[in-house]
Amino acid sequence: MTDRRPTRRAAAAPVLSTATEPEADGAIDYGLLGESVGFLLKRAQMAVFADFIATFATADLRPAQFSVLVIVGRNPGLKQSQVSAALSIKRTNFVPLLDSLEDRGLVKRKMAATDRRSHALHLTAKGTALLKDLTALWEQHERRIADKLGADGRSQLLALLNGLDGFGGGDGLDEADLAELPPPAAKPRGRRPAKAAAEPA
Amino acid sequence: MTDRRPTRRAAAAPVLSTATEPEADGAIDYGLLGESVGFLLKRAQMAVFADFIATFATADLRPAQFSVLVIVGRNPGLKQSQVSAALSIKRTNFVPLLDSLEDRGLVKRKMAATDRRSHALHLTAKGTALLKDLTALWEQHERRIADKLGADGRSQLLALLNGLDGFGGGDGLDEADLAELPPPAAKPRGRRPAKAAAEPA
DNA sequence: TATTGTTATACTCTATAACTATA
DNA sequence: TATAGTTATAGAGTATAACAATA
Repeated sequence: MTDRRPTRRAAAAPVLSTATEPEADGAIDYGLLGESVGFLLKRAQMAVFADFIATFATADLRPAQFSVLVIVGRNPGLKQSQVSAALSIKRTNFVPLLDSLEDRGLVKRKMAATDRRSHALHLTAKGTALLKDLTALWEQHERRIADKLGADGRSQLLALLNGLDGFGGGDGLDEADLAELPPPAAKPRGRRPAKAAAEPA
Repeated sequence: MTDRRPTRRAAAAPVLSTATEPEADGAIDYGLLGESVGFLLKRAQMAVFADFIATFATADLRPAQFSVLVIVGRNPGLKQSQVSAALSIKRTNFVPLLDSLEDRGLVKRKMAATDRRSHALHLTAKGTALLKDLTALWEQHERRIADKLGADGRSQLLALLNGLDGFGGGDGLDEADLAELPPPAAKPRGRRPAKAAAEPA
């Protein structure tokens, strides 16, 4: 049966609807939570991370580790503090994270010639090779999301999430590190057209 | 305005674009991360939670605590395990969370007559009164999001996030508790605000 | 034997203070 | 004096195992 649906609601068409009637059937009424961006973001993030972790389990890599490999791979020579700031990871928490990657021979800390305090980060040959394989895993993972939302839905979601960038301010960044950090917006990179099939109904 | 990013969607509209060229300017290249749903979900969730926490700081209430008040307020008499399952919180971690609310006199554990093992949860008068005030705070918070995304953008985001419900499977639920938990989808209450007031200029 | 709430515990993530070596 | 990396530590959030009371 499952015939929930209190269709008759006022026609005010508010930006944020609030009041509703409690559930009649046995189902739990989520009330406001069903329209709470934060609540649904949290749920979605947990679900997507669960799939990511399962997908990357064969490589024994966590999301944060993967993000470091991507940033370092694309921006060789960056300082630790730059990478950690780009990922909104406090430099103090970034140390053991980087250690795990360096211990596995994927990333190398190199002494910067100009400033002997800082460490320039580079992928090792092993790290570069692994990242290539990881990219294939990443594509599987993202495609599963596209299968759930539709390719258009996924694109819309990416755009909307980017639109929330910088919201709230609480970025968890370090004091001085909030220099000029560009948002991770996907630029209109064209080349390399992956085939556009697999559109769910 | 919110007019950043040229809308050029490639004609091919690949499901997943992958390869790109490295950045030329000094900006950090996020590569895959800019198209990673999980990465952007995490960022957005952190930003939105930061605003939520700041908004609810006057009430000294965390998001999880608020979610419990909403569920209990809308579904009085539910067992602890039902509420915790509805929120994807393990019943073992739910105990101290509930304690914090009961200690503040917002929620009451009542002995269930039929099953003396379980506790039926109800809001106190104080809890009911507070929840009403909290709803006003919640509206401020959500409206700030609507100001950032546009009312339509926020609605689209809610729909897309609901579409990811159940993805990944890893819900963190307890074994037996994954009975029939309906998704927190917002029912068709007020008609779609095809475009209401408060649209960001 | 299974379930409800509970305790104890551990592991991950995140946050703050303070140290070192450089600048 | 300020910065980059580091250490130590504390706090949330989340995970499993095991127990008492009840079904």
